[in-house]
Amino acid sequence: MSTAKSSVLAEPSPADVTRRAGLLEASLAVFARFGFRKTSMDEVARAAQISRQGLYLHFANKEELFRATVSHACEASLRDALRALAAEGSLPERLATAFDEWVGRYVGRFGADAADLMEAAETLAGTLIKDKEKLFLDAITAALREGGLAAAYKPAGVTARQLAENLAAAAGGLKHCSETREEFQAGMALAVRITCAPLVR
Amino acid sequence: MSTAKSSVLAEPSPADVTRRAGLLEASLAVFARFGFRKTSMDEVARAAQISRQGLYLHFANKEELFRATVSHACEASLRDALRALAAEGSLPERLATAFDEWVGRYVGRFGADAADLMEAAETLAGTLIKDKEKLFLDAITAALREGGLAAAYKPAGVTARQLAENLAAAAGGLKHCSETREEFQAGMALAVRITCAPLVR
DNA sequence: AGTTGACAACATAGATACTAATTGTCTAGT
DNA sequence: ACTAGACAATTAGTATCTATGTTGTCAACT
Repeated sequence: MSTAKSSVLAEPSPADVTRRAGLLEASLAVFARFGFRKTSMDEVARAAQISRQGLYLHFANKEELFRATVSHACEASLRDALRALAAEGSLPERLATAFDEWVGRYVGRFGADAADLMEAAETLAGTLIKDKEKLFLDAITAALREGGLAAAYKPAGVTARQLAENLAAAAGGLKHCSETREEFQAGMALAVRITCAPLVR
Repeated sequence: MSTAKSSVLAEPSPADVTRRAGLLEASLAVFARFGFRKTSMDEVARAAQISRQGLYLHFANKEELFRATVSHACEASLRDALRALAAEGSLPERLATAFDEWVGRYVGRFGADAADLMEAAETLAGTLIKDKEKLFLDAITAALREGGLAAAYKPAGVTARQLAENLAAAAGGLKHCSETREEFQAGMALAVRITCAPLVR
């Protein structure tokens, strides 16, 4: 199946990677519904169709499982967002899709008990999230610059980085007030269209 | 001093109005620090330098006091925001000030126990807030239209109302992530500058 | 229009004790 | 690589009681 003993030196097999990814996606679904505190290892194990002891074979404890879950979700979001930015299509389309992959995908997925997730994520994976966030903003900034937005906003004295930060602020606002992902997408499409308006002459 | 019996028909004297405003501002400060549940009538009375029974002479119960407090705060915010929009100065300046009066003034004023304020405001003064919010957005929309933004964004297919909603989304995001009012003001100034960029040729 | 003091009804906070659930770690087995 | 069953240690939930705080309403007084 895979390597006999998964040492730090040995590369994990592709099968192990997808296995782990499946576990972490099931884990994410449970954490999103019940939050950190009210999520039990048993719940996660059942969601992943695995035994509780099997879960402990992959993750030493609940905190490590949570860290890995957040890390995996962030990496997936970032990967898909970067992919969207590098894909075919107009700049507004690519930007809107990138933000949707980055934050929109989580809109409406959190239960009422999940209020402690932000705090837990901050204390257990704070720098990790901030790092990814920086990479995301860097990519958005680069896309805006390459799309000619930096040049278009030069007369107004606004940099590509500032445009990216403003889009992030709008995304943050929409995330909080949107009930559904579609609502978020609509608001984000508008924000992007407004930002890219100087390109339309 | 004032009218002997404050009936519904009799106009309240100016002195009564400022008195009441003072009470409501003191009340707002207490509610903002401790939230709805953990705020006692005694605290509010002491903050307003009045006896607890004197407070009951003005407001029948805690819920009515809260409703009046929220209402007064909303009206003050809206009044100052509209005043800012009608004042002298460039459109970006007026917009930034309007949003600062509308939401920026509350940034950093809420304590840790004040998490239940939003829920209480929603259930006890929901429509009231939404009404004011609509009036605010209408005014922003009008200012944008009169400032020539609707015309500038016509080629991009964006209306003045959509520009206003996008600014509101950015304000919502900044409100959540800003630690200080100055941070909010800086972010909002940027959002306004970006929105008004098409005016700079 | 306001204060003071007092009041019953109710809600909240703390302490305690008990039960149930959860964690993290075994061993043995497939 | 994983499951099953069992385990002590810790933690979370529940029930009950008590003390204290709070609400809303008095009457009497200025």
